[in-house]
Amino acid sequence: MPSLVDLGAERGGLVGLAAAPDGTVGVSVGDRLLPLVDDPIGYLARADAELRPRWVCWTPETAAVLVAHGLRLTTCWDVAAVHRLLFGGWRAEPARIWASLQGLDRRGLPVLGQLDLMGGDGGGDPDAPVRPDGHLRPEFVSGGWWGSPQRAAAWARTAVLAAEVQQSRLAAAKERGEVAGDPLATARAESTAELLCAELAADGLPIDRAAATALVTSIVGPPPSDEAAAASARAERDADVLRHLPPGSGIDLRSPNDVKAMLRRVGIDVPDTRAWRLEGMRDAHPVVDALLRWRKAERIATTFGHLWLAEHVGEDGRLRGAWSASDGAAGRMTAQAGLHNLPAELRPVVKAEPGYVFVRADLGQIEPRVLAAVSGDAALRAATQDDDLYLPVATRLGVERSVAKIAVLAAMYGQTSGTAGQALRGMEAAYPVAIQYLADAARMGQAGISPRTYGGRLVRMGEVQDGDHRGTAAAARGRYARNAMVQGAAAELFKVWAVTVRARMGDLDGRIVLCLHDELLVHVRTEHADDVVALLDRCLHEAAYRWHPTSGVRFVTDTSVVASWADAK
DNA sequence: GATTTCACGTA
DNA sequence: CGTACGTGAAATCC
Repeated sequence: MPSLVDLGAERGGLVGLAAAPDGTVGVSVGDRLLPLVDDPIGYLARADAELRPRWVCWTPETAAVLVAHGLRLTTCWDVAAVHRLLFGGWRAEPARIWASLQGLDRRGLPVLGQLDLMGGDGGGDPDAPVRPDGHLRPEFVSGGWWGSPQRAAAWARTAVLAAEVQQSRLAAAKERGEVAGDPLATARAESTAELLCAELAADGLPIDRAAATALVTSIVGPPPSDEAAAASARAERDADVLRHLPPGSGIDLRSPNDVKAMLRRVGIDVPDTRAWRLEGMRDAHPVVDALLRWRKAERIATTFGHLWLAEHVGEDGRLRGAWSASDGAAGRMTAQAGLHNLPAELRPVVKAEPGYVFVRADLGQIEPRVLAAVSGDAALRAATQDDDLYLPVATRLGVERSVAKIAVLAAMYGQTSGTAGQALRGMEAAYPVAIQYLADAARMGQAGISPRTYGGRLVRMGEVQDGDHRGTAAAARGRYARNAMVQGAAAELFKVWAVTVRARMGDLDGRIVLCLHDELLVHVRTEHADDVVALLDRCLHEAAYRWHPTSGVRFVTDTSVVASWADAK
């Protein structure tokens, strides 16, 4: 079989790649198609090590397939991930991507099984991924290339064609001045973050299964043997609340309406029964305290209980869920199976395996530091030189640190109520460039114009829901845009950090097992812990430079080596 | 049966 | 002090 170099591939150059769960693999270099029939995984592994091309894939599915076969590629260009960057939003199916890149009418989007005038499939060569009308052939979109390495290679070729259009679109956005940063660099980092996501999903988060079962049992009882046992355990928990009420009141604690009516009967009138609203009313009636305790246990029982453990924690003690490198809004990573909203009380059961530790690092005060970078505010940049950014801000504003913190956050998030107004005016005087940056974003949002983050992600203003009764839809869009410019840029920097750590891990053999917006958790053999601590810091500096070479902003990490996730901080 | 609302955990 | 996400159960819509 010819090597990629024989086909004309260059180091770091685009090489198309399609890999199906059934093992079908095809690659493409320029117009050359290469079906891989004999040990395709071995071929890809050698090519990745020797040439390190930028593998171009339609979707993260490709990476998932390869990881399942034990292959972890170095870098990629994920067409779906870049599509989200370019166009915003979440939907990124190949047919839709292709249509938007080729300027095709979306109403003509191919649908599998749809008949048309050409007699079923749009006509033309059924082995070609592109129909005569320019749209992708629906059979290819839905996996029609599986089983045929030849068709896989042709499919890979279309991914490269899409990637090339994406590159010119990103470059054009930069030239038009729509993007302050380097959108091509963002696209590469966002793509490689998808590789990391595939690995996170495969590796899972180490859990002490026995400790987890014991903890859940202490809160909701042992795993029920049948539905009757589950019902009686539920009734037992309910009884702790109901005993504070007249017998036979027939309250369903799981029904907010019932609970609201019940509270009114004991003299507590509330618009809703949310915990923060009831928090201060624990003394009003003993049922309030009982209800709030019940809610906490109920959360464990329903969402993080025995069922959850059985469903998401494997025999090997790994908690696994699907990961996405970007949500549909500002572009933060998302995770399922509760990985991103694990209650703090469950963190003690997140434990490193014997002979291993966690190196846990989070970015300190990431959002104001990112604001300093993307806005270019010299005074705020100066404040980032301090370990605690809020101290110099407090000095400059002439207020307490706590007030300074509220003022900074209020400015970034578009506070509409509260008492930070005075300090906010101080912010305008002290950090005019940063405040102007935020005001510009808010104004665009209010006007319904979609802004781009520093790295180039389009933040779509179409689908912002009306922020309840606190203001108009325009005000809600303003807050959304203001927040997304900071949150989104922070997500971009975070992902550059994460993929840099992944790339530089080398022989230390550590694995990133959790990404939590500003926090990385690395599982590594104990003897390499100190090296990983140093690596995380080194990679942050490298990432900050790659992300924004001239910002002059100082970023800081809080890093610790721990046996359990709960031991950190 | 599908969608929306409420509630609550994380950042 | 705002935004976003995932989740489960009830309420509501069709």
